[in-house]
Amino acid sequence: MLVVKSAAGKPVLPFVWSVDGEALEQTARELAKDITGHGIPWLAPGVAIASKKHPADAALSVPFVGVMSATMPTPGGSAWYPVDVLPALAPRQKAMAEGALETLRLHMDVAPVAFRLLPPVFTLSELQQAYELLLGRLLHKASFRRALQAAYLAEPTDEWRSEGRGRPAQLFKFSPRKRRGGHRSVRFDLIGH
Amino acid sequence: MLVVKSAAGKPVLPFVWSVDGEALEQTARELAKDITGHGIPWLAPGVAIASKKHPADAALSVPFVGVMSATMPTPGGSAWYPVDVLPALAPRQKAMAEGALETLRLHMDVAPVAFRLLPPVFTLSELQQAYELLLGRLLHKASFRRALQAAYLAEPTDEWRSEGRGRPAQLFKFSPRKRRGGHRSVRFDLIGH
DNA sequence: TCAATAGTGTCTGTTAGACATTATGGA
DNA sequence: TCCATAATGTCTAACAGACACTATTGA
Repeated sequence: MLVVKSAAGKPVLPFVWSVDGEALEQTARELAKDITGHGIPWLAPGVAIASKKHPADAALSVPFVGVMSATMPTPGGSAWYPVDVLPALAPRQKAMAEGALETLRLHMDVAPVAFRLLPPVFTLSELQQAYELLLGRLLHKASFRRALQAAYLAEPTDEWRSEGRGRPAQLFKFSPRKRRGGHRSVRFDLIGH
Repeated sequence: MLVVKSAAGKPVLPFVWSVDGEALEQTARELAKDITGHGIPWLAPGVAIASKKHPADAALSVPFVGVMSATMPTPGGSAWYPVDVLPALAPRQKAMAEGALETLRLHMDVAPVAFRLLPPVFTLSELQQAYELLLGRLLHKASFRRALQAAYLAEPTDEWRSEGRGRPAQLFKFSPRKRRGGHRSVRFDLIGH
């Protein structure tokens, strides 16, 4: 998670003051670009919260969660944190950060978010690690690869990468779903007919 | 979905003007209670949208989705609509209504929302209809009941109800999950370890 | 009786998770 | 050669969906 330093030297989440009636998502995209210097490939709105005693008297805060490549260079005055080890944020910011993760996980089953963390070409182990990081739990290797193949989400390239010791891993690239069969889902609330 | 009539006689979603910095969810609960005369058992925040040309100059609209018993009497000056047959709303309100449904469906797998539509005691057919209404698709009867039993979400009573013709149906009541085994999930993004 | 709805039992194809095995590099 | 990691194959238990059947009421 990207954290910047406030004027007082305390860690705070990046933010902008509201511009009256401006499109929120557009504003969030511009903020992300201003800070990192790059566009953000995936962004989702979070849950607005009221801010009675906000320092600048803003009535509402509207958080956004974005995901961008982990290989992105860190811009000056900011730092990336693992999502499971956040620095000491103000209570409301902490709530927003946790809510952001929640929002992200709610979206993971309908949007290939994890791919956005990776460079254009990646190994399946890296992809699995990205999923595990975002979901906050370990996955089963064989099952992960089977499901991935069934979903046609990753496309193999003919390149391989040797990562120190061990057998080299084949490189894959993201293959946006072409509606080739569609989702399967077996959750209790999603039993198909 | 509950729709009220505006001063001009047009259908609009129920709303309140923001009270500066007031807790949003509390405000939404009070609105629901004011209109229906009852508390609302389940409520979730939706995605805030900017309202540049809002009639009253509000900068942001924060929608909430609630679910309450379908047996609730209709308050004066308002009307319930099936979620799949909405009246002609203003574009922004229409977007919010559709977004609300989306939010609702995203929450259905983590909260037993469908139960909130039903009276304290209900038949399994009614429960399945509630799920189908909220999910927008048909479910498989046998599978639905199997999954329901596995989840320990409904508890049978010793009462039965005869609904005109056909075999009487056993009545069930909601049985808040007691962490008895926990969720199972087989979605691609949720493969367990 | 028939029609209509509730509820159950059985079968089959699919698949998650476990486990083992092979493949291929570096030390 | 050993070790570490990648990738694949096989097995089993579980389960979704299909289908058919029984159960129980009113007409």
